[in-house]
Amino acid sequence: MSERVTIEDVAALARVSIKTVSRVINEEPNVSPSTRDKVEKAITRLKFRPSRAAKSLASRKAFTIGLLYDNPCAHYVANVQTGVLDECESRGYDLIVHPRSSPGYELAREVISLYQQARFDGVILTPPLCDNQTILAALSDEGIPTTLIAPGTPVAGFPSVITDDETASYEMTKYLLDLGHRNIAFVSGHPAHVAVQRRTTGFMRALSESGLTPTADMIVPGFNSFGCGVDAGNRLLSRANPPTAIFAANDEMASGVLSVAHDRGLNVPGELSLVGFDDIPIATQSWPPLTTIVQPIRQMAKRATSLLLDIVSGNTPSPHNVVEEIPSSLVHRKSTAKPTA
Amino acid sequence: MSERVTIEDVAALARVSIKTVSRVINEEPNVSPSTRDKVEKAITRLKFRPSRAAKSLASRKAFTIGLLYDNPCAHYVANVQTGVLDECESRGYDLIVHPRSSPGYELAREVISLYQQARFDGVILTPPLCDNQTILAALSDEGIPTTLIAPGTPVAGFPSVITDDETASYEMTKYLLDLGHRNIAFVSGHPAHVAVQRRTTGFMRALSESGLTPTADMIVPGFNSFGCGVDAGNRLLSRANPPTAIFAANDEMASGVLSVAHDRGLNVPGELSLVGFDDIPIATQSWPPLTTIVQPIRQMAKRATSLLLDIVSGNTPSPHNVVEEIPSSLVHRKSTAKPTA
DNA sequence: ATCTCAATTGACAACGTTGTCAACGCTCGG
DNA sequence: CCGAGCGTTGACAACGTTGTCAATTGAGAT
Repeated sequence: MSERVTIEDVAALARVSIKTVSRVINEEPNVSPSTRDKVEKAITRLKFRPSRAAKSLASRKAFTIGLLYDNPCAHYVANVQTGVLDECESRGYDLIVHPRSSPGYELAREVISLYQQARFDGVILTPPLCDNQTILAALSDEGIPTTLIAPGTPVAGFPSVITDDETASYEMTKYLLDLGHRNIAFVSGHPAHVAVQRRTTGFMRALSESGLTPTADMIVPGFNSFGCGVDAGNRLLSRANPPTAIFAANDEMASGVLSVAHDRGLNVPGELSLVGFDDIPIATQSWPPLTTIVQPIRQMAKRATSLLLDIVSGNTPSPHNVVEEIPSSLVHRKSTAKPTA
Repeated sequence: MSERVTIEDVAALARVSIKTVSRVINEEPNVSPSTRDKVEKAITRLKFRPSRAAKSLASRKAFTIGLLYDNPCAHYVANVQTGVLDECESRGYDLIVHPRSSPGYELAREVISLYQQARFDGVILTPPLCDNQTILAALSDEGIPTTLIAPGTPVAGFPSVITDDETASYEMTKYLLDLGHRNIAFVSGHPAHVAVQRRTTGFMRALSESGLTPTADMIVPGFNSFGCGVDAGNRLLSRANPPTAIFAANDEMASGVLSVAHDRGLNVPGELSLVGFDDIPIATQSWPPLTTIVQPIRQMAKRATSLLLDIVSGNTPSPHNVVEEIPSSLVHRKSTAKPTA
C-alpha cells in the first residue's frame, strides 16, 4: 500500500523532464537511446504505472471501447467477448460491456450518454443490434466510431466483419444432397436476424441447382429457440411422408428437433439425418453429436476490434465501408448418414 | 459532434460556482433546494455529462471494478457477468472483465499492475480463481479490495457470497433415495473445485443418514467435463450390477452419462434415473431434460458486487469476513423416476 | 440590536498526464 | 568559422473534475 508513483518521481530519478518520461512511455520518436535507457531503468526501479485517468484527461481519449449486445446465447456472447478482449489486451485498451436491457431508443440514449462522458472511444455492435436502424442512426448522428460484427446487411459508413452464411448453408445442403437425401426440410430462423435468413436462401439455392424445386412445405418457420425446434420437429415428423433429413438454421433448434426424434424413438442418423448451424456446445454434447457449421466468431470479433481501434487511435484515414469476410466451415459429426432406401 | 460541455458551462448558465455544480452532481448535502433546481435545469438544458476521467483523476477513484475469471463454462461466466453488471449499472460503476490467460503468478502481476494504474478500485473473483492461494495472497498484500463468489473455503479478509453445495447435494440424494433408489452412483467433480467437492460430501451424508454405508465403488471420479461424464457412464453401466440412479456433480458430466445411456439404448428415466447440478442450458435441452440443482449465480454475483462497492465507496467500515449464503433449489424435470423393481 | 453557529457558497489548488512550443546542441555545407 | 537545420529536451499550460478551507448568509438566542 505504497504512495502512488508518478511521472515526476521517475523524472526526478532519471534526471530528465516529465515530458521526456512521457515520450518514453508512449514510445514516441526523437528520444536518444541513452536517455530512453535511463528513463526505462527508473521506471522499472520505481515500478511506475502511468495513471489511466490522467492520461485520458490529458489526451481526451478513454482508451476503452464498448461492446453492445442483446443476444440470449451465452456461448455466442462469450466468444465475441473473448475475441474482443484478445485484441484489446494486446493494444492496451479496456473493454466495457453493455448488455441491452431496454428498448432501442433507450439503448441509443445510454450509449450516447456513455460516449459523452468519455467512457469509451467507440463501440462494437453484435447481432441483432447491428441491424437495428434506430441505434445505427443514433451512433452515426453522434459520430461515434463503430464497427459491426456479422450485420445482416452491410451498412454504409460502418466497417464490418462478416461470414458468408448463405454459402455455408448452400454447402451444408449440398452435403445432404450428396449423401442422397431428396426429401429435406429446413427449419428457418428468426425473421429479424437477417444473417440467419440468409441461411434459408443458401438452402434453396442448393436445392434449385441440383434440379429440385423447393416447395413451400420444405421450409417450416422457427424463431431460433429450442422450443421452436421441438414444434418444428413435431410438425415435420408427423407428416405422412416425413423428411429423411432436417436442416435447422441453428443448433438450438436442431437439438429441439433431436429431442423430438428421441421422443418418438427415431434413430438419428439411421432414420433421420439432422444438421444445425453455429456449433454451440450442445452440438458436441448431444447424442449423436451434431454435424454443423462452425462460425469463426472469436476471430471475427478480434478483427472487428482491430478495425475499430485503428479508427479511434487514428491509425487509419477512414476505413468507411470496409467489409471483411471470414470463412466458416462445415464440421462432420455423427448426426448424418445416407437415407435408408 | 458538438464541443464538450463542461462543469464550467453549467456553472455559468446557472450563475453559481463550479463547486456548487459538483455538489449537485454528486448529491452532496447542504445545497439549498432553489440552487439545486437552478443547476439541474442548466444540466438538462446543456445535456451536461461529467467527464469520467476528470472525476477519477480528482477523486483518485476509478469507479470501475474488475471481474476475474478462468472458467471454461460460457454460461456460468455470462451469468456472473450479468449479475455484476446489474449492480454496477445501478451504482454508476463500470466493469472491466479479465479472463485469465496466463499462469497464476502472471495473473497476479497483471491485476496488480491494473490496480496501480488505477484502472479499477477492486476486484471480484470467481471459481476456481477464488481458491487460488497465490492470487489471494497477492491481492491481500497489495491491499486490493476483493470479494469472492462461491469460494470453496471462505478466506479470512475476503467477504464472500456462497451457496450451500453440500446441502443441495444432500437433498438431491435424498430425493433419489425417496424415489426408492438404493444403488446410486455419484460422479464426482474436479478435485481443484472445492465447492464441487462438497457435493460429494452431501451425497455421502445423505446415504449414511438413510442407513446405507457409502462404499468406494459408489463414487467414480470425474473432472467436470462432458468427456469425463462419458467415461464415467461407460464404466458404471458396464458393471454387472449397474446403478439404477446416477448423480453427476455437474450437468456437463450428467449429459455425458446421458449420451452413453442413449448409446446403449437405455431408457432414461425408465431404466436409469439421472441427475446433475448447475442447471446449464443443456439440462433443459437434452432429452429427457435433466432434474438438477439451479444455483442463484446471477444473484450471488450481484450481491458480491454490492459488497465490493460498499467497500470501495467507503460505505462500510470494513465488512471483513462477511460470508453471505444464498440458497439454491432443486428443479424436477424428466430424468428421474422410481426404479423398476 | 447583537452574537453565535450552522448552513450555504465560492475561490483556488490539487490530481497526473499529454500537447505546444521554444530552446538547445550538434552536424554539415559553404 | 558561420549559419542552417534537425534531432533532442524541457517549461508550462491545458484537461475537467473534486477537495480544502475560508467567506457569506440567515435564523435563533441573548
